[in-house]
Amino acid sequence: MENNCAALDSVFHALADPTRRAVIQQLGKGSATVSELAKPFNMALPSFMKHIGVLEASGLIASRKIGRVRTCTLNPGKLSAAERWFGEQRALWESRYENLDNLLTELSGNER
Amino acid sequence: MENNCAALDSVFHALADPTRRAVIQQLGKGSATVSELAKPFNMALPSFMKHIGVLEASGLIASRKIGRVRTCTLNPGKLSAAERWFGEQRALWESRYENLDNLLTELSGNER
DNA sequence: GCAATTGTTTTCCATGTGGCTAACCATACC
DNA sequence: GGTATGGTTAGCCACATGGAAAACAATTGC
Repeated sequence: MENNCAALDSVFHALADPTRRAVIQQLGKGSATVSELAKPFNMALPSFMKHIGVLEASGLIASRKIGRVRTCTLNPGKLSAAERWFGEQRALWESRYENLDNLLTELSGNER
Repeated sequence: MENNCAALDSVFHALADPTRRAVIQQLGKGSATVSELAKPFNMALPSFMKHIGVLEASGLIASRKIGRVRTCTLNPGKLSAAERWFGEQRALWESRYENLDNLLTELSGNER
């Protein structure tokens, strides 16, 4: 878990932006070209491309240029890798409650 | 989903930092004071307090000051709210595959 | 009351981020 | 070949962020 630390940094940072989350969501429905993805946003292309760059750097999406058209694809693996982090945290949190439970049981045992 | 957009922004941004994720992880094991949390990090307190501030602004943690000691507590609800976003994305992604499957079935149906 | 502990406020700095325009390739198309 | 289309590069700007130092509360404990 120490190793994918930097990876989590970039993934979470990539997701901390409504534009980029919208792109992820759109790509969930299928691959698309840059200009298709950019259309819904009132934004200059170079600005939009930066978002694509951030998403690609994080590994959440991949892109390939054919001719003059760049097509983007979602990488669901990276997405579920980030999701896994939440699972780990919840496990920690839940085990804490187990421990608390044990402690309470123990205390009530000592009380008698 | 449109509404918690800003909330997701702040939560993901809060998680896009190893220090803050470590704090979350630590708090998963139980509440702790600011200086207890800060101890593992080679960082000046004011800097560390900024991280606490970011986490608290995102709603991931809460804190209460008693005397001169501030105690921080994890808010697992916010954590699982963020986790839910991944679930939604996966649902989208998976339904795409279903559709693809249907399409393929349909095509093979038309083939005969 | 004095000193140590625990945060907080203030100020500063370097860097990163998100946005823009303008100019520039490169490919498709007529 | 010339022109539209789809990206890209290069600069620029305002502002947020992560870090530090220093001075300042405010509480606890002797």
